[in-house]
Amino acid sequence: MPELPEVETVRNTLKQYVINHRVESVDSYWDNIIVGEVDAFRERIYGQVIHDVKRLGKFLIFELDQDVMISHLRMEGKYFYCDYHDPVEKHTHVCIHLDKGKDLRYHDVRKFGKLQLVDKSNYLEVEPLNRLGKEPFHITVDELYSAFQKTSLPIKTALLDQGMIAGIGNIYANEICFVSKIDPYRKARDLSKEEVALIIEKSIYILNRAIEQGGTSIHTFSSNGITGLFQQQLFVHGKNNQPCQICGSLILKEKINQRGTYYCPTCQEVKKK
DNA sequence: ACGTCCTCCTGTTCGC
DNA sequence: TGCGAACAGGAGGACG
Repeated sequence: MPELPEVETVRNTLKQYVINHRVESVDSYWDNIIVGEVDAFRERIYGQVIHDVKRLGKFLIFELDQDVMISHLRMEGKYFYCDYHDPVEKHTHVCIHLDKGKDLRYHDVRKFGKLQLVDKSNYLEVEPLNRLGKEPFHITVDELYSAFQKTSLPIKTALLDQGMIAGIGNIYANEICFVSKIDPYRKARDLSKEEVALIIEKSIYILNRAIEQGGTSIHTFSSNGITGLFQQQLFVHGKNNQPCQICGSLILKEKINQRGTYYCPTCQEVKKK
């Protein structure tokens, strides 16, 4: 499940391979990946050169000549950089054929990912990127506090809202609540400014640490694809019925707004069941 | 305008 | 053991 740190790792790795390649053609094997008409996508991207790979929240942004190709990996999206003649794997849905006999391939078991072209001149001002809030690195306490004031959602759920704060997915939302010692059920609007400041601080800390780890654990590219790291050093996510590393209480798993939520009832002072 | 539920998908895990 | 149901999850869309 790529979140901001994983996408950043993918971006850094991908950059080393695809920059300065020209797109020669595109094959699509599952058309719902590409937003809009596949033929239009194919014609529009033809001949454009990849100049840079950027990231905003969990979106990858391939900077081309006239357009940007915006890519969201959702749950299981991966990129392969390989030779044109390499066999196409089962879950590879889009092959972007580059010059020099190379391919950039999009692979996604669940087929949830999206790929779309947007005019480069104003891509931040139109969908999908104009929906995004600021990332934890840039948002101010006042901005997040005031966004939280406008919702009745639990803090755990609010952290997942990309319009309020961008880049946090379910895994890190759980970790951030734990490390901040905040009850995931508490309404976001009930947090004090000090608590919001703590949330931001811990978010930055956790995301940066994950990015660092990703940067050192991504040596197996090219044939295996860029998958992003798989989380090490998690405190609560996926740890239900295991003892909390801080206090020894058993980590619980419950659903909050349909999402699996893991927490330590003691550290996070969760009273009601 | 906001919250809730559904949809998109397939591989894995769970329950009978 | 086998097989269907439930689950996992990001985000957009429908609906109230």
